[in-house]
Amino acid sequence: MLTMATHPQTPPAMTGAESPIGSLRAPSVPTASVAATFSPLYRQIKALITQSLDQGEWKPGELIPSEMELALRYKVSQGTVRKAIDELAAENLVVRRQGRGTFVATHHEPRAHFRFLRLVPDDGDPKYPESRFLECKRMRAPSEIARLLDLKAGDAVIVVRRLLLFESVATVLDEIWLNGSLFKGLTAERLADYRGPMYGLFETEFGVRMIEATEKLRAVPADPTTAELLGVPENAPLLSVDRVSFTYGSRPVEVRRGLYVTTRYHYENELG
Amino acid sequence: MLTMATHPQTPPAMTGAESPIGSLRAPSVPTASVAATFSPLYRQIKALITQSLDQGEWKPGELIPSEMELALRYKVSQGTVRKAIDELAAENLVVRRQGRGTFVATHHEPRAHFRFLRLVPDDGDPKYPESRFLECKRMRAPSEIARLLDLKAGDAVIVVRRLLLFESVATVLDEIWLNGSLFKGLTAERLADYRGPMYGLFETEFGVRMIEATEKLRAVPADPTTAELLGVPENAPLLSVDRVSFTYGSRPVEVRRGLYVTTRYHYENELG
DNA sequence: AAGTGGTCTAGACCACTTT
DNA sequence: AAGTGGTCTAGACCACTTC
Repeated sequence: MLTMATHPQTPPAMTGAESPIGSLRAPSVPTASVAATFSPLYRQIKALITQSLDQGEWKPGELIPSEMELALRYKVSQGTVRKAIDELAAENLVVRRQGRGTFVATHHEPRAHFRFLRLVPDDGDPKYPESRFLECKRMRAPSEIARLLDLKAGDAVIVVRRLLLFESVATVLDEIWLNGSLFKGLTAERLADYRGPMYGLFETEFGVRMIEATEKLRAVPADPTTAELLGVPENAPLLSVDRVSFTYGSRPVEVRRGLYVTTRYHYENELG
Repeated sequence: MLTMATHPQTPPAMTGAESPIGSLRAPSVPTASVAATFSPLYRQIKALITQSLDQGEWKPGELIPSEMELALRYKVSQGTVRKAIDELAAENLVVRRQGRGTFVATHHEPRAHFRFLRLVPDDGDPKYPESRFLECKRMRAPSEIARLLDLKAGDAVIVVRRLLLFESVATVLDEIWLNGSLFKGLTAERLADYRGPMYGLFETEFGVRMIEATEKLRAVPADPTTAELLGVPENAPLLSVDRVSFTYGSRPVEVRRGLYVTTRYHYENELG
């Protein structure tokens, strides 16, 4: 139920419009329960739009309804919808284009490619790397992975191992753990056949869109196997990047450990 | 001069207010020069407020004028000032507090401490480290440092070397290069005597406020001297963090090379 | 009670894209 | 010409803090 940015029991007392009503169901407990979950109207609208994005009512790359249409749908003013979409755009869930409309963000646009890959050459322009897949197998989740993916130890997961080659040079070794129930039918062949970024495949083929991630960075020595694959001496310093990726609603869906060779490339970060 | 979000020659044709006028001086070239520098009114207001922040009209931690006062001062509506301040708040230049007003952001508030120090323990809550200063000397800028600081090779710079101790354990070795003309009179003693974060000192004692920074991260082997200072074996992997910090107007004022021990701590980063 | 930022609405017009 | 998002204004009321 939608509630105004006013004490819930108070009559709206608006300037001229009708009271905004979502699914008007009389709550069994009239006062306290509503007050506890209060948030401004534009955030409630934002939550409703996010829910539609999550449920796939509008797919990545597609146009969502115009601000006026959404205002009519939710029975609020255009300005309120506008503020909701402003926040969604700031969080990169949607992209606004003047004169055209608002689109669901997608990992297929080049613009998004380097949001989740911060490794850039020390000199020269960023180039998107080539993937070489080493392995893709089903497994039962070890307890640590299960904890991070919000699963139970022993639940089905998929493990992918791959090399990233920048300008034909092996530079990153990734080990990727995916929630098995969300990525049924993922095989090394499908990965290898796909053109473009992995997150684009996840979004198009499995309906799982990566929204945000947290990374923990460390410097670690290369173990013998890794050193061999990356063509560096044993114990050479590597940048270790431990990532947990989330889809809508901050639900974790991927755990990833990357080992980066940073002699001619570096991880770039902006502090604001 | 302030211009509306309309073609500059066109009369404003506003709904009821007076035409917004800044310093109303007839431009010598009436048309073309204005059209080239066009930006929406709220961005012009934002630039004017930023200019006042830069010039110290309101100092870090202080209250800036209310939205209504600024609206009167710039002869625009409160909504336009509001949008300008919204962006300044999003960029962490100011902090809004309902019922109190809008404050100039400061490195003295604990909230800001970890925006520029991403090293956190693998387990347990972040604790602010203790500094031990090893050196603070005046020098002529090497060409590489001069380039990054927008100086000429040979211009005056100040070099600071220090250790950061987390829970009494030496964990970070920093080498810091500062624009010499901005930090006259900085000594190791003043640094050692100061309570709180270094950027707080810079802001209070030298009127230089750090706004944003870019960092380049790599894994590197510890050289003998560094290994000794950080208590790690020679060639142990260290996280190297090369930072350039900027004040208002994206003017670079600090270059910093940090070497982090990441065995019990890690560098944390959010991707969005 | 007064003042501040926060929310919500309404309406006008502009800039841009597509039809 | 029509439709979209972008800007700007005005006014009302709410939430919060201080006097």
